[in-house]
Amino acid sequence: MSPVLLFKCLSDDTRLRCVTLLQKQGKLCVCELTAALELSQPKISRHLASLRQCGLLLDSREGQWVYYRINPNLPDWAFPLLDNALMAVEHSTVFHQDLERLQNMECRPEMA
Amino acid sequence: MSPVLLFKCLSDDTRLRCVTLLQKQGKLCVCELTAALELSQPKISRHLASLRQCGLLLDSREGQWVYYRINPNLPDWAFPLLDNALMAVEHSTVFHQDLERLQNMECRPEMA
DNA sequence: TTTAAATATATGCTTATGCGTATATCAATA
DNA sequence: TATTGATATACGCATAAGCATATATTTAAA
Repeated sequence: MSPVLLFKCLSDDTRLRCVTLLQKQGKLCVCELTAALELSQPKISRHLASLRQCGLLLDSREGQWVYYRINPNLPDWAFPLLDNALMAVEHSTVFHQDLERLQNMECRPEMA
Repeated sequence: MSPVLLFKCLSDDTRLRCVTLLQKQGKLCVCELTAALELSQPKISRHLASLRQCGLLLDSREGQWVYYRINPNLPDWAFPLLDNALMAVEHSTVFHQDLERLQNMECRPEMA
């Protein structure tokens, strides 16, 4: 992970929404992100895969579900940047709506 | 300026180097950036134009020279992000080399 | 072992991005 | 006003990015 690569990761709407939601919620599976963002499953999955390949996210399977989270082993300079990214979007309508759809999601898989 | 747009601005090597150098130096003209980054003038100029069109940079002509600086009227959330972007690159070899070439530049236009 | 839900990937396509080269514009000066 | 240095833009091109749709894979449960 390099600074410019991190910025690339955050330079797309879908990816920024995923990353900031994960930053806020700690850990989410693909179907939760799909429901929260109201986007197609392949679209979400592809972006998550690219974020994982960059090293920004880690995934872990739990039964049928694959959970994604922010890689805790990023270089030190990355965390303040991710914090700033969250703060930058935290008061936006889109972010609130994403959070709300997540909380209102039916059949949401319960966390461990 | 939106968060995702700012990340797009920083998601290219040339642009990140320009922005962080400007963050560090306050104000630089095109020929200074061209010398510091050792890249072609049209390449630098095109990236600066795109950063200006995004609202991230402001330009001002002083005689033959056009100076660029970071727009001081960005939204509040942008400044901590730019600060951390600078901190993320500040200890890199590339950044040091850019600064050094800038300082060793011959016929450098003196600032006002 | 068939089915269904969750996730990942492949394909074909369109658009965006970045580049080098050439050229245009602008300002200062001879 | 011709010329020179600084900067901007136009053009053609190659590649990357993002998307929708279809399909494959994996897991759990019937």
